[in-house]
Order: sequence, then structure tokens, then C-alpha cells
Amino acid sequence: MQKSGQAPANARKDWENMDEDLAEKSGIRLHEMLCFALYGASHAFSRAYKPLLEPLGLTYPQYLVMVSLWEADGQPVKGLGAALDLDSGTLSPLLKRLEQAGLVTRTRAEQDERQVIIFLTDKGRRLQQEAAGVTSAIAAATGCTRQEAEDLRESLATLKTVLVESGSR
Amino acid sequence: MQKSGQAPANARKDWENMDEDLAEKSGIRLHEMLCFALYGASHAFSRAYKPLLEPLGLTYPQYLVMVSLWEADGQPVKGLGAALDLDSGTLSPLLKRLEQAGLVTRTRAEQDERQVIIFLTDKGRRLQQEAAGVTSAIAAATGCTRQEAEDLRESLATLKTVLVESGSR
DNA sequence: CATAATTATATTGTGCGCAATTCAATAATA
DNA sequence: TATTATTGAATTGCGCACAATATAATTATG
Repeated sequence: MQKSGQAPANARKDWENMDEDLAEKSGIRLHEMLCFALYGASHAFSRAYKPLLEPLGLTYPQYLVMVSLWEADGQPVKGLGAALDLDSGTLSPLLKRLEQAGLVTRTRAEQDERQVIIFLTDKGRRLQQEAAGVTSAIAAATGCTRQEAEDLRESLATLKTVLVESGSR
Repeated sequence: MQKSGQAPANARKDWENMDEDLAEKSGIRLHEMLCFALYGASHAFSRAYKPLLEPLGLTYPQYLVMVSLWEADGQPVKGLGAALDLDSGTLSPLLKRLEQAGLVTRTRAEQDERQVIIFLTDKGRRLQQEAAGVTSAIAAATGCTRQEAEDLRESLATLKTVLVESGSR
């Protein structure tokens, strides 16, 4: 996967015999990029979840919202957004779809009419039992030991924190 | 972040004093989930790139495509798809936007008219120099040493491979 | 050679993800 | 109390991500 050779300046190349022409300028390679590994692994996770969530009628982001609600029911949209790091532009339509599916209700808070509180319906609560196998199936699919998964999760949480912090500087 | 207490069965709860009601059934918590850490870190990366790529007129996925082309110009759409793990439904419109921006050309291969080969324009090649600072800026924003980043990248690459493999079983 | 199967790309439709804007409700201030 | 500012959601618009389908070119097969 390496090719030293002298740099060919900016000249246009010979496209007839170009099978494996690697970066020769200052550029990084795609497969050396941490962000790309992250991007790919995240998509791989989403794809791994898909066949497990399809019987439940959930997409992966919808499942994350449901997990958040199973953990703490009765959250305002703002609270869900904080937990999931998503804004109303993403959550509002997603929550309407969950409402359509009969899994949640959206009711204005009486003490502050600006807030919309999301409650699980009975059907939404029952879905937690149906989803019981998903977690273990995913855990198996990762091939990680519990400790490996936890270490990796911790590294990623730290990475995210550092990225967000350096963004606000 | 903990609350023991007895399980309240399935009964609807008292929403007046509900500030921090955690999962009491068999459910996993959002912040214990590896997939969620991955999801968040990946989005954090994308957000970290945004202000760096905006001056270049690129989105993050577009930047990944350009990195792939800087690494190997003249790839067919299929090749880019394989490198980036994206299908034509994602790439076709993305590449048209890069063409609109004058960064690439899309030409049918003469030996196989089905293939569309993506070539960098001069402007597209020049953009690599303008993007020279992006890599180092991101590396700094991660706060990782080169070794830490490489270890993490390796772990994620393995994780992705295992996930994909268990998907095809 | 004609037909069927395969391959490469494009298109359509749905659902995020997010910036920007709008709107109503609440809070702050003169 | 009016006025202003802030807050919480929703909406709009754009760009992925991806399944499903369509189309055209190529290859395989009878």
C-alpha cells in the first residue's frame, strides 16, 4: 500500500495505465483518517441494527429516541435533544412519526405552554420488551468483550468531548 | 445518576415530580451504548470539519470524495463507492454537485460505456493545496497523539469489519 | 445470432441531520 | 404595565444515506 517515488508536480497524469495511483502530494489517505473509520463504523452499526429494528417498525434514530424515553419517560423535546444531541429540526418530524406509529404522545406542558412533553403510550412501553433481544444481538455482532466495548465507548466519549470543546474555542 | 427504589410496574407515572426517572426494566441506558458513542463522535467530527470545509465550499462527505480522488484520480463511480462504502444513490447527486462546483468531470469510459469515470479538474487538484491545513487542524482538535488516533482508528476498522461480517451470516 | 443474465449508473422516495427562519409563550427590563 | 429579549418547537430548504426501481451497456448462454 505504499509508493515512494518523486512527486510529479501538478502535471496531468496518464490515465491509460492508472490502476493504483496514490497520493503523492501532502495529502492524507482515506483509510488513514480516524474520522473516516468513525464514519464507516457508525454506518456499519446503523446497518447492523436495521434488520433487528425492522420487525419493530423503528429506524435506528427512532430506536435511540425510544431508548431515551424508556430510560426517562415524559421528557420535553428539548430534553431529548440534549440527551441525543439533536435539534428540533431533526426531532420534530421524527417524533411525529413515532406518534403516527402510536408509540408516543406529544402534549403541551401546562406550566409552560412552549414545551411539548413526549410520553410513551402503552404500546410504546410494551415495545421495550419486544426490543429486549436487540441489545444482546448487537453486542454479539460487535464481537467485542464487555470490557473492550466499554473501553472503546469511553475513548469515543472523550474524543467527542474534546472535539466539541475545541469547536467552542 | 442512580435511583434504586422499587419498580413501579407499568402504571402511568406522576408527571408532576418527574425530574430524573431512569430505566427500571431490562433496558440499557443510552450513554452505555457503544453505538451511541460512535454516533455522537461521528457527528462531532462532521461538525468539527464544517467550519474548516466551508471556505472550500465542501461538505464533509464531499471532502471524503475529494480525498479519495486526490489519492487516486480517475476512479469510476463504482470504485468511489467501494472506497467510501456508498452507493450510487448517494454518490450520483453528490458528484453532480462537485461537477457543478467545477471540481470534477464525469466522463463515460470508452472501453465500457456503462462506467462513468470521475476526473479532477485543475480547480479540483488545486483545492488539495487549499485543504492542506484541514488535516492538521482536525488532528489538533481531536487532542489525540498520533498513536492514540491510530489505535482508535484500528479498533474502529476492526469493529466495522466484524459488524459487516456478522451481518452476512 | 438471439436471448437472458449481469453490471454500472441514475432516479425516486423516505428519513435523518442541521442551518436558518418563524411563531408563540415566557421572562426581563424600562 | 408596556416593551424587549429570550426560549421552545415547528417549519423550510439542502444534502446525505439507502432501498427499490429503471435503463442502458456488456457478457453469458442456448
